[in-house]
Amino acid sequence: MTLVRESRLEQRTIRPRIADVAREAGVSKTAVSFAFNSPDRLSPETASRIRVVAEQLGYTPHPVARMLTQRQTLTIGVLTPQALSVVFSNPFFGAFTEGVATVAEESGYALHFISPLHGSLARAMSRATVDGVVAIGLSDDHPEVEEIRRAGVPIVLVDSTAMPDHGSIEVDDVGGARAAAEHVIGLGHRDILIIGVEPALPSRTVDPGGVTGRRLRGYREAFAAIDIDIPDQRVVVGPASIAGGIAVLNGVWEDGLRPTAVLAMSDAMAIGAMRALRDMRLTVPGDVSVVGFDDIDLAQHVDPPLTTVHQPIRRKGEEAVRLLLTVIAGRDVARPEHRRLATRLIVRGSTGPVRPSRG
Amino acid sequence: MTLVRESRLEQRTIRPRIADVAREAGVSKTAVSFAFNSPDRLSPETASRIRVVAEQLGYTPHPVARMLTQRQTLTIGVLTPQALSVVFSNPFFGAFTEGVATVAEESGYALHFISPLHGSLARAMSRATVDGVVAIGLSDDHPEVEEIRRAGVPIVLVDSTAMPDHGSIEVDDVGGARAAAEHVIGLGHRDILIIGVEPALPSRTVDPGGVTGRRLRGYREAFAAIDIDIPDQRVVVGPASIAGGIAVLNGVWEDGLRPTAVLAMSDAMAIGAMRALRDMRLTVPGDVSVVGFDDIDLAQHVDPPLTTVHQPIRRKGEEAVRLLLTVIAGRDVARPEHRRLATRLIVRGSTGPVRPSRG
DNA sequence: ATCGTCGGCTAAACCGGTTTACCCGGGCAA
DNA sequence: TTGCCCGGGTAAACCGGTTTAGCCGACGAT
Repeated sequence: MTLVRESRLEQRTIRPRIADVAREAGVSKTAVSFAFNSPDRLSPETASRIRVVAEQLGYTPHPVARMLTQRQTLTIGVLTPQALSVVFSNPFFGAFTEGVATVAEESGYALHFISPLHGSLARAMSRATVDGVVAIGLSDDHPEVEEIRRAGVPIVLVDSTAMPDHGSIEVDDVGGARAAAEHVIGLGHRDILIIGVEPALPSRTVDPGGVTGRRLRGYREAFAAIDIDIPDQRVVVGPASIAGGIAVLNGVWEDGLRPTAVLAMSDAMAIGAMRALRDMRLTVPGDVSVVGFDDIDLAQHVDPPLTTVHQPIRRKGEEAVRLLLTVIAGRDVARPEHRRLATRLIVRGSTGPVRPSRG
Repeated sequence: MTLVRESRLEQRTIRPRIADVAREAGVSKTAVSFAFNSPDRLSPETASRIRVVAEQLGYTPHPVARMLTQRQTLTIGVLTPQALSVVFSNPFFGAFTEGVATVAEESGYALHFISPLHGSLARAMSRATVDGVVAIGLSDDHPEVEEIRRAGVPIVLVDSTAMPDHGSIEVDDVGGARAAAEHVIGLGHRDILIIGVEPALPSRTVDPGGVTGRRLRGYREAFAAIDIDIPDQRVVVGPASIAGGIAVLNGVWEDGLRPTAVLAMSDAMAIGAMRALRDMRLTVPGDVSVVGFDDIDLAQHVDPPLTTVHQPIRRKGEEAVRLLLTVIAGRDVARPEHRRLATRLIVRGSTGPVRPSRG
């Protein structure tokens, strides 16, 4: 019953295999397997004897071997086109993951994060041992999207370009953005700055079907209604984090732009922008109004509380997993479901009327 | 070359196996394997022909099967005693994960989260297909800790009770807490409230070797130096989130306590406490001073900016993975490393002298 | 002409489980 | 007594790859 193997330098305990338990208990591998998975096929005495031996030996079925035979991993993947080190710096992602985790956990699924491996999402995808994937922010024009779809695992898309043959969850980005823009327009702002979330891959243009594209459309629609065209130079993008917002706003100011209102596509960036403005001794909303997007928990706790477009972040995660689970279960394969959740503007303290002197 | 299988209702493409590619290309399975893993063992023509066939068929080696033979998963686990849906609501965890992800990604490892499965951490652990685990906040007195260790996977502990035979990363909790307490003592506060992070399992007492225990010790040491004993009723715990901080503070106020300073063991809770105070029309630091712990990014952006104990959160994640990778690589098995990183108090705007009227 | 070697490829064993098909002996009904 | 069923167990196939050992023919050296 000695299960230790000596190698050159180290000495690591070898985990016992099912055959070790079988030998020790004087039964077949089958019996051991039965003892764990369908004890009713064994006499109570045999079953318990096997379990005792297994316990003594510290035997646990090898999870990978199980996965192989069962053809399921009880794991769902969360796929992000950006590096995890960047997505986790956005509180939005934390909240989204909370939602994903809630449903995954109650259904007995573990979470596995899939992010570009040495630059390749497809490679990361093919390594991943998951039963299905929730992809967030995956743009249709991502160069590897076809490869990823060919992997053949069920996919649900969140905040991504909709693809007809995959389920998807999104929110009313256009409506939310329009409401935000209409709000600042109503406050008299005409000279604005739009801060967007940069695409996952540099040197790519904004995908009009993606989230950034849709929100941009919403902003533009509102301004178009009062015959104002927002020039491209008033639209800048950066990483979706507080630091990203700070960097973008500072860059814009250095370029000499002096908008009276900032429409950010992410609360994290909006908060960064407010921070940068304060560091320049400008007041919010006195000198500059700021509107965010997302309504992360934090939004109401910053100074001033952030006016923003609310979207049900956690619920997006929850619904995405629920949808994915039905796809995994094999139902609903014929016509994938596409859900769109509502957004709504929440006015707090970061927006105010434009200054008379400048208006 | 038809690879579609009809089942009752659905019709899902079967992923091709290595044998399919072999047959189609007129070679052995071995040759196909070589074409992918050691092409130099094949003639260039054969290798490329095989790859062409594989490409046509959309063949990708089955990741689970690979794991089984290679005996490695290229995945590291992040183990949390709490449900993911709760840990992700603490920005601290996001930052920590950022650090973990940074090093994991650059080393080609994916991330897998391990949290209690139907209440059992050990069960979740035995399901997890990982090469090693970074455990965060795992207390020595956790009922399943022994079972988890017996799983035989390399483990590095972060913010956990130190165990001699596992590597660990921690910070100077005692020193940080002491500095925080000395700071408010210097401002004249004598009547304080300590807000701690509740243990993962309800109905457990505070593990003196755990993070909460160590920080508590630091606070108490500082007060002991001026001969003040902090009664247990001045120490309350709650979930480490903004909501948790709000709930705890409200509860305390309802109980009639009126401390002039609050020492929180987590920034999220400190921020929640400030929020609750503000909702009661109390000012910070005018009426009550608040000190946090962690120095999450957010701490400097709330109103007022939070005085807190800084700890290198991301670095903890990074170092933990680095350490884990050396253990996985098999080096350093003899004497596991224990690293303790420094903390330091950062005074911002949430603390001030005690009010003369109450001092 | 013979032998050794080497490039190119394959058959079979293996990773560690689960599942299918079947065997064996005892009890019960006919 | 025969036949059948059934409880309790096993051998072998299987999941989908990788790896080891070895085969085969060509080519160069002796």
